[in-house]
Amino acid sequence: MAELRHPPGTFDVMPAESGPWQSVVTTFAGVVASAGYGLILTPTFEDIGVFQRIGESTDVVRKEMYDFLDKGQRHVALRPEQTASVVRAFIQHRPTTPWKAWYAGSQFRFERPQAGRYREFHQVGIEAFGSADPDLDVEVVALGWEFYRAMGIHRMELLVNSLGDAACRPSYRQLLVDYLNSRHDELCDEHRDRIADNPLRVLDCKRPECRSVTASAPRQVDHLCADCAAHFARVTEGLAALSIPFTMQPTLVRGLDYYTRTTFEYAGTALESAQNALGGGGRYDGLVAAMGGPDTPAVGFALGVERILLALTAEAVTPRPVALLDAFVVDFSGGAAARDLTARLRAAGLRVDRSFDARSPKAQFKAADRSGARLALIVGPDEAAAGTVALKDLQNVGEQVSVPSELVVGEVTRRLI
RNA sequence: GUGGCCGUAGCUCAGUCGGUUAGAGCGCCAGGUUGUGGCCCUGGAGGUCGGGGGUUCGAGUCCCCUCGGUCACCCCA
Repeated sequence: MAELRHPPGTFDVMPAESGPWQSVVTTFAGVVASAGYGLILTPTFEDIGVFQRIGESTDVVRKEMYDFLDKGQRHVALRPEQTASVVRAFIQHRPTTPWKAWYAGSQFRFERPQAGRYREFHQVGIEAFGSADPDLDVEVVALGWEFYRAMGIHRMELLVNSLGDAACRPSYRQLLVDYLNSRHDELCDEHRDRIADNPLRVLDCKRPECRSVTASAPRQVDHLCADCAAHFARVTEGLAALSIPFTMQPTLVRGLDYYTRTTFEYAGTALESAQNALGGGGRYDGLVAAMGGPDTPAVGFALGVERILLALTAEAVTPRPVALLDAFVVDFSGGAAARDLTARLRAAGLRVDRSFDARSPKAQFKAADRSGARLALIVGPDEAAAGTVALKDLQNVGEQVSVPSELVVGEVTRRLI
């Protein structure tokens, strides 16, 4: 049992299963590149202060932070999400706005793992800084929508809400606090004592007790100031104009305290509710300033890679596996000929593998077959003497032809078309 | 943090009432075929039965502890 294994809540993606992972990232990169987003890489860990700005009353900060003291006694944390890191980078480097960035990478939250939820998980996302234009909210939401469509996910609904801003949130918040206090005894244990702490969070509690209370709670959308109302109207108008269906969800507050105005979530309808959040995001006009930067509006989203893969499975959308190899070289003369031929073919841009250890012909052909290569290229004493390479089609029956050695690259290329 | 379920070969699993040398299928390797894959046949390698302790003449099987996995609750990705 002293066997080494990955830590709890983490996993390996072996080459045989990594195809869908690759397609998530390449598809996402293509979609966001079409709108001018550039790739950003930030550290996997940051000073814990970076993430504490997410909000002291959020679960992410209160109980899910994967933090520790390093050898220099610095209190650091593995990033639980990437928006805070991107904001920190924005403030540190002060790029000119509008500024658009996308990312892909690991996130960490220290909690008990279960289906679709891990201690190390993966997200792709975008962040756009420097504009409060509601059309930018629409662009961001639309890019996520387009990405899911490109992945082949259709059983999904888009939930949207507006949380207001500094002008209208406080008065609404008080309204909500008063309401919740009036029905204090009916709430679930966890939220009964947190009304003053973070009343909005009560809205997305899934427990029946809280649900029956929040069903008739005052809604932020009914108490928006004129600016927020106009902003939200323009967002919904834009989504309609782009033919993106959405559902108004007045209780959608999401787990992070920094959101203002627009919030949204892509919910997979083919998945269990415990892990149906495929992705989500919103506007966070106050976060940059709160973290010490210039007053800068921003909006973005993060999409969960594991959830995307779950949804693909649930919808039975299996991305077609791609062949890893064009050709497999079989050598009956010891290996030197295979060494030289694979090098030539690879230099010509072909994907080629071979056997090692001078294995038997049967074993080499078996390996060629398992590799999925389209062609087997055979070199041995006979071919060496004649200056040729035998070329065999592994996917159709039988056919084997002899090609002059110097013409092999051209012949292989021709046959792959 | 709390709770349910599960740990036997690389994988999926069987293993009766506690009984002698722990099995199957798939996969892997080799041979059948001195230079030809898939199908077939034959053979082989591969196990601390998660770990420790206990009961017993005897434990994969029963008991205790422990480690790991998995699922759920809250919340999220």
